[in-house]
Amino acid sequence: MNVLITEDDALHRAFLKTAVEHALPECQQVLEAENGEIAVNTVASNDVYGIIMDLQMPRASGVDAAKEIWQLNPDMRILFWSNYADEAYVRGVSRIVPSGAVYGYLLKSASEERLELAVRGVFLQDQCIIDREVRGIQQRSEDTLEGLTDSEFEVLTDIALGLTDKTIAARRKISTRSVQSRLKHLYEKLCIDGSDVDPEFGPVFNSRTRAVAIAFPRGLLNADGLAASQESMDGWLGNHSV
Amino acid sequence: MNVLITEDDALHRAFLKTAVEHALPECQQVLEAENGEIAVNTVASNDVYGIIMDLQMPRASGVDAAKEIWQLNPDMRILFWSNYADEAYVRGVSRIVPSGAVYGYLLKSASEERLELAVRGVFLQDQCIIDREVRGIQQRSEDTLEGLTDSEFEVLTDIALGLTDKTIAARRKISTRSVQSRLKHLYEKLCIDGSDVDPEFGPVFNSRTRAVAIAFPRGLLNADGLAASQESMDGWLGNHSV
DNA sequence: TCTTCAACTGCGGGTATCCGCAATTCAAGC
DNA sequence: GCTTGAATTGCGGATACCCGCAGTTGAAGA
Repeated sequence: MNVLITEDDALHRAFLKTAVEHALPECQQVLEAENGEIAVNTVASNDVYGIIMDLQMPRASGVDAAKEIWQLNPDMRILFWSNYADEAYVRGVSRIVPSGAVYGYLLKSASEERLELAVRGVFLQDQCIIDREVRGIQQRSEDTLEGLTDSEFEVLTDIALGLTDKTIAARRKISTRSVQSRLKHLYEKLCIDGSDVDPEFGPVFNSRTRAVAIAFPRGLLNADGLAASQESMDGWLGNHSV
Repeated sequence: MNVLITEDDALHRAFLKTAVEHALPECQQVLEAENGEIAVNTVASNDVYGIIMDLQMPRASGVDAAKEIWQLNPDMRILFWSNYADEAYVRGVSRIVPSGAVYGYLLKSASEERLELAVRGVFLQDQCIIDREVRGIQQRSEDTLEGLTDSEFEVLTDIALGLTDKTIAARRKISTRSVQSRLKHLYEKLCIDGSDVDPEFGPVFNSRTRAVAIAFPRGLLNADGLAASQESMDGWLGNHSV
């Protein structure tokens, strides 16, 4: 039984290693990878039983790596280990989990005891262990009233990339008016109703950029997610113009 | 000689503590603070000789804390210790360093040897020790051609907060046309010249949001900086409407 | 002192965005 | 089958944004 630790920070890597060795005496070998790319290669060329995966990493992020690994082996046990419970991460993970897969999502602020419990639960007993806080985000994002629809989330990332209405319409294969309609709903859910008005200068906020400004601190968007969207958009642009 | 370590991550805090104890046998006591607020209080009520300060922290960020501390005691030696060399951080730090103050800026990826050298250099020999990579960013941001003017940087944060042209004009006490003029220069430096045109759908990008989309991965903007700008804007909004 | 250059400003117009109103579609639920 | 509700789309207009041109200011340097 070999465990792979994927984490760029050397300190955290060492901490995870001792924690795994302590919690899993059954584990024969602890493999290490310092980014997603190396992790994928390691899994391909070794007998890996389970993975602890950091989500914030330079180069291939944790979500990308997990996606690739699960495509090759949908039964792989993966315990995500993240600094933040950003909705962008939670959505990213939820979207790539194969049905029936065993995984966990723990925050780095969790105690060593909770970590070792999660390691045993996910790796030995096939439990899905989701941090309380993460679970909250997950549920909220599934709520129709408070959370964003997938459509709204989509259009949010599109404007955050700087696309025009027309381009979004072409990319998502809907009309320009529908894009604006989705935007309107997005603005409502983010409480951008134009009521922030200065008596002297009129509306204070530009809805479009304000939406991005609100989405960021709320964790709806983050740098990693945007980089991923940017890539998929570059792909679309290339295919499209040819 | 007491040293204060300000860092939210417990692992890194412990690592810094042993490093300081090893590099500075002269140090009598190592104080610890897990956020900027506590750091300011600690400095106020203890005899602190020098500080190692993380820049990414919840609540009061490292820049805010350093600013407050330097206002009370401009001679305090501060060694900044950061995950990233984002231009937003570098600018933030450069803006608050009192003239003649002794400080350092090291990345977390630096080796333990470099860290201990920096600790001795800054605390014992009053040297300013700036990481090579950070220094590069610093110089580039001072370059008139490649880097952004303070005006351009200002207007960039304003649109990232979602303000309209009129509101920016009012806040910065210039005309609406000047805001647009600054924006035009900003767009040029970020290479947003409207040349990204789809033959079928016209311009691909909305300059305003595209600028923010480009500024983020480049590190010109980041979440911490935006939160700070947001606060100062809230202040302005309050003062203004009264 | 004169020159030079960058920033600020006004004017005008072309385009994009925002939004209310209303018709259509389509799937879910009684 | 009927109703309900959400999503999509068109139309039209009010605003906001982007930008070229040109005149002014102000400060640094010959």
